[in-house]
Amino acid sequence: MPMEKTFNAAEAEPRIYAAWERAGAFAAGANASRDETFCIMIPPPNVTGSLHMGHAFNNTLQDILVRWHRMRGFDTLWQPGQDHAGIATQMVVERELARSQQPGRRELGREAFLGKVWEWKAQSGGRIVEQLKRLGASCDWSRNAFTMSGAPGAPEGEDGNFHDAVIKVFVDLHAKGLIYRGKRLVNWDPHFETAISDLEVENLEVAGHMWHFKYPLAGGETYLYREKDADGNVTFEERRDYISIATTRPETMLGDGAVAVHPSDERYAPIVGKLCEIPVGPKEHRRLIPIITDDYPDPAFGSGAVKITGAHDFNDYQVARRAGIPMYRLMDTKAQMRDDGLPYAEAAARAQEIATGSAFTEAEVDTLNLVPDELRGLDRMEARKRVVAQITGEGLAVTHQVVRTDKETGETTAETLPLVEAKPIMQPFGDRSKVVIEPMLTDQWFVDTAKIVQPAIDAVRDGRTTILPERDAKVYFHWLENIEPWCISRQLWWGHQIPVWYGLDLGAEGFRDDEGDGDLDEVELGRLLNEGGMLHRGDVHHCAAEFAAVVAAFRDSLADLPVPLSGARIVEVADKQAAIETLAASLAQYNISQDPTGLVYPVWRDPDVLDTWFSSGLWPIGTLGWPEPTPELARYFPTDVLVTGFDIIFFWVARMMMMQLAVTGEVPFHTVYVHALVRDEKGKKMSKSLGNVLDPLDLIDQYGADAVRFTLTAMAAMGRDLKLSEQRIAGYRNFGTKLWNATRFAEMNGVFDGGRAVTRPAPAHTVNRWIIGETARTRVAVDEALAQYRFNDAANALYAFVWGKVCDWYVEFAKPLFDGPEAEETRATMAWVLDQCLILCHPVMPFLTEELWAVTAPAAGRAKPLVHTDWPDYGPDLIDAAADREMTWVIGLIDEIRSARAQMGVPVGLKLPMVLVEADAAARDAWSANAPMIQRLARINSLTEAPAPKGSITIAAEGATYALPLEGVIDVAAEKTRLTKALEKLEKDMGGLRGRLNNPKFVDSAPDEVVEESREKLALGEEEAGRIRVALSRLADLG
RNA sequence: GGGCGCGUAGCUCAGCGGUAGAGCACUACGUUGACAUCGUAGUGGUCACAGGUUCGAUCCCUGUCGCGCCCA
Repeated sequence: MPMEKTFNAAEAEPRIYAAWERAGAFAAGANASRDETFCIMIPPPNVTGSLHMGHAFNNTLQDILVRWHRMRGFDTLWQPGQDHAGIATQMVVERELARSQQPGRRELGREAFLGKVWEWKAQSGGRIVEQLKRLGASCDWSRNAFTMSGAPGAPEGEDGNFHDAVIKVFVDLHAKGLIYRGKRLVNWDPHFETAISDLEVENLEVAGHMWHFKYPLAGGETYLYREKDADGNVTFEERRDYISIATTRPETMLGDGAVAVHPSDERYAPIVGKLCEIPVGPKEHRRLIPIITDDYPDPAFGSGAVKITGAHDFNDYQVARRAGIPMYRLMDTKAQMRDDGLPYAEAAARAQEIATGSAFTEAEVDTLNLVPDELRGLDRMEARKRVVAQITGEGLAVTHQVVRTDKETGETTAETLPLVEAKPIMQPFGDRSKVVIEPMLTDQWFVDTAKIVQPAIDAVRDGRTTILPERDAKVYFHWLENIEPWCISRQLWWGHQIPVWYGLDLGAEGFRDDEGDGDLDEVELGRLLNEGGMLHRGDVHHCAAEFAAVVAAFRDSLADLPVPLSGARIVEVADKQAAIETLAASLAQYNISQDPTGLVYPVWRDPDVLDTWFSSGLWPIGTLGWPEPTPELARYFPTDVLVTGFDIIFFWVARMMMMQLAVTGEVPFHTVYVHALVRDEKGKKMSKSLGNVLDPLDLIDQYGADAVRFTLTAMAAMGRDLKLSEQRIAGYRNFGTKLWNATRFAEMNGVFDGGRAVTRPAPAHTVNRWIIGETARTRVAVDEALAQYRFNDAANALYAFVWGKVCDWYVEFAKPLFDGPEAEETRATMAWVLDQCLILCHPVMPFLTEELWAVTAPAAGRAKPLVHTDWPDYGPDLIDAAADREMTWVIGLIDEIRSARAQMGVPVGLKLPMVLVEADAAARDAWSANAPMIQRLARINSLTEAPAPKGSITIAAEGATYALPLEGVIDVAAEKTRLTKALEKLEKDMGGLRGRLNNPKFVDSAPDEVVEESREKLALGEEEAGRIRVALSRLADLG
């Protein structure tokens, strides 16, 4: 049965993929024939994710490397999996619950909600896996990993080691002092009410305002404010009783701890060290804050003076830390103005004491709510309006003159208005929640990255890990060398709960053992329950993989306490509130019964979970079974290549480097190939809001997975963004069809008949010898390209070979050969060449090639499916230089004749006789060996040796001149033009060559081979020019 | 403002010391033993600009001008 005219991708792809899976073709170690391993860890897509172009690109490249190595016999593992995507998943499930009118997260409670998440995961979490299969990804799906596997509450089928790995690393790093808890400024998402990472923050330019306010100097003081130009001449001078501050966030003024100016700023030198007043809040409780110096303020920007609000701005935070300025938190977890704590008057009074030198602790400062009573509980935007109105009303806004012209009367009036500049400001938004992110001072867990970063830097510096392209290594270094502590806690439920338990701090300041007798009396008990340390969470905590393991640690920390508390039984309760109640009840009971055995010391677990990146940072070892010493871990770790997008070099790559080195002492992979972004055809980033997203699955439906893969591969120039257009994909779909039809031609001509085993033949005919050499060249080019991760070079080499050599020439040459004595060897050669095309193209176009592999199978069948077929290792030894030279000549001659015919307007179908005017021996041999092919392709019906007839056009080849008699047909003028043009081009080239060769400096200093090459080119050019001149003079006779 | 890139044929891009290539598009012709998702031939480039290094620069260096991305 003859083959179809085209490959039916939609029908064949699922069938072929299923066959691969059935055969276990992608299993770790499948087709291994040597000891070396090759392992790639998939960058785990979000479990909520669906395949987008970036995934398609990323996974195509991985699949090429994996298939290539597997065919070469490496013990290959492509490890797939998904990460649990804390926020995204929680968001998706909450949305689902809302849509199906089920109780929400808080109503369900933690455990029940997590049950829902697992349910969702079971139903929808496999989507991206199915999509990757459509792309043809040859992952070992039997090993599919998940960063939440093995977590408490995970249903059957979700068992695994990942939870243990994550917890173990946390516990170990904590024990080494590399993880700590602290109050730091973090990105806070007020919608999800959790800390988020920088990666989850998008900075967008939005329309904003810059207000200018006057902070009056304390006690009515004044100073001479003076501006100077570059030469030191005074350009402006006035006596001021205030310092001018610009801000885009007036509501945060309530939490100001200082005003800072640059130490070099002479304008404010007179008032540095003095106090100024925050011009907002009840008049009688206005706070005074110091004017300090710091390098952060830019004297050229605004007034040069900056308000310092350490709890609400990252820059201010650094300044406040340097200067020991208190950081007053103004907002709650929903980013509304705080509504807790002491009344404003009391809080402000205490803050004032601090500003004037009273000692303070971080914890105390955090309890002080400096939001005026009437602003408490307001949305921050509403608070902003009121603050601005208040300051303006009081005349403390900086003003400027605005002149208005009445349109009707033409009268002008000058008005003094507050100075509010409308200007674009960069504002952070949560990439999931889309709400404005608030820098927030909260208690969080941090990895002390500064202590584990060095090995990660060293490993790339000394080449144990290579980052490609090279410039991305710079990004890596830059980020690691300026690394910030890594906030790893998230106020979410979906994730690995932090393995830390807290106890009430019974030894905290505020508790006194009055008698010093080590025994508790009632008064002391009472104090414990009130203002004492119990209200300070976090001072006592212990970390271990499970509750049982922290009990001993708590027992030790209770040992110092008075009897009988020191012997209290340690029990786990839900949270701090429960702990306080439990302890109180226990103490009250003790008070009555005096039975110390009933005393309990309640502890509760940290409710927070770990950042998803903390888990995915352990991806390389976690997926291989660590901390268990599995055979896979021993075999495949360290892994080989990580293929990933440039946007997560530091977030993920750097963290994997740091964590794997910290845990195992080894780099996780020896090469990181960083690819660029897939954009739309206009170069715009694909985004849902722009509507320019190309869905890879749509494209696969339309053009087939192979076309999509080939396109992405051909465009994968290292470090350069891809501008993807559908037209391009269609073009590569056509390429697949071309290969398909070349095979179809072969099939129709009996190439695959007769149960011929496909081995490399040793043909006699030049054409067959030549194409074998071309095949070898291509194999070398493809291997070299892939070894250097030059995917586009590999794709282009394949394209040029299959289309440009095999289809354009070899198949055409074969047609006449099938009628001659070389028919059999030509069939054998073509069978082999097409086989090689399939093998070499398979990593890029797996489906179509596998299909053709089956279609062309000899009667005895194939030894293995293409996916497991051995990759060839032949090389330049197969290149027959003589055949090469001869075929170059033949192709050149055919080109010449066709070109001349076309330009002379000779009808395509018309066969012409040709005259051999002169030829050397090589040219004669080349002709006679290939005459039927030349005649066929150039539409020549005979060759006779004779002087060039009148009215003929001249064909100049290397070593020979031919003529096509076209008397009556030929347009003398056109032929003259054609030849003159050719001659001019030649002359131009030769002019350059002569100029060079006549320059003694060139001959002296250029490499010998370059000089030699120039001479040869010149000689050849002169020969050809000679022939053309002869032809031209003949034409002149005629004309 | 800092960093990293990029300006090569109409478009998308390779090349990166020896006088420019591909694919697509375009034009003309064309159903020749597979392929119209095709074939044949062709048009099209002071390699952004200005200096410098060199026997020689699209390629290396410096500067200018445009554009993009990342970080502030």
